[in-house]
Amino acid sequence: MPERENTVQEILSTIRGTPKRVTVAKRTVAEVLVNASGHLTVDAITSAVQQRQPDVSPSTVYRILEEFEELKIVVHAHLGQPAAVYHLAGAVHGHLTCETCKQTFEIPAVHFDALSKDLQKTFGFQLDRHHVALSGTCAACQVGRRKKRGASHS
Amino acid sequence: MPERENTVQEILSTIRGTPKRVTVAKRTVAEVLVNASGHLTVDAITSAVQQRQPDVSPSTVYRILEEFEELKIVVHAHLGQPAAVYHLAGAVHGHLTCETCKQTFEIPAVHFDALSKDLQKTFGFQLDRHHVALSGTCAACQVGRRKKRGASHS
DNA sequence: TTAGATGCAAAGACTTTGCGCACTT
DNA sequence: AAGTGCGCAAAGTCTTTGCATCTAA
Repeated sequence: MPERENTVQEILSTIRGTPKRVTVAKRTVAEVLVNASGHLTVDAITSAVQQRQPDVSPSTVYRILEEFEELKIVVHAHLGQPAAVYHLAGAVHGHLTCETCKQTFEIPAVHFDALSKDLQKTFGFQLDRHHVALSGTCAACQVGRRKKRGASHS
Repeated sequence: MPERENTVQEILSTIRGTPKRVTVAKRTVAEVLVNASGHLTVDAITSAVQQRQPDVSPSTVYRILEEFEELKIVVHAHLGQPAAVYHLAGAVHGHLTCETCKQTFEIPAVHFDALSKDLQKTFGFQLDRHHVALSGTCAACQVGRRKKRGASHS
């Protein structure tokens, strides 16, 4: 079994199949994404890239991620925080975000199957399981349900 | 049967039950919300308010909406666009947003019942049906499924 | 060589905050 | 009178864009 759906090499050869070019910045972003554990903000990706290549600017990272998204290398998601997060396109799953503690949980995409079928049948709407996190309250925050001012405003 | 769940008077008396004060700006925001048809951005609310009270500033509208939210008078939602939208707390429903054409559709909350039960049972997570729109592709955009560059990036 | 890529700075969109005056109660 | 609310301007966060320069192919 393959260890990963996407290796740095696979990413780079995807780029080579287009008029786009392989650069140091792109290679480094690819490495960061492949080695990353979870969901990374642009800020986090930029910091990681700059550890290896200090002169790569945030705007370049934005541009590279945009390109990677067009090439279906990565996807981004909105997890209840202002900044979007990115991860490799292979790892598609659902997300739950707690409105109170802001934590995000990954859940298997299978939980969306019934809803997905329903929405398709009823509205002709094709659900995207990973693009936005479902919002709500996590188990821990339901227990400690005291009112806290200013703790939640997504 | 009552025509609306919330009238301007009800909103104002909610405020009077607190140390907060009733002001012209708050009354006008309340009127705009009660008379509004759908989901309004802060910008739209501000414009509507300024038609009646030209000197009300956007920052005041932000502050009023924040207060109204604490008092459970309104809720806001994120519908796949950068700016949040607000509506009266009574009208809770689900949202679908098309990633391609950016249109938003309201759907009855009942469509979330099964998923909601599942998430509660499996993860102890209590779903908030209205706070974020489900993302995906609407019927019309599934049909006209040609690739368009730069048309979608939520 | 030449079209694509980058760094830097500036601009943009949305939202929050500080401050002193005005208004509600 | 006392404390809340407001307008204005500035700051903050996240993201995009313009432009001159540099680089991959």
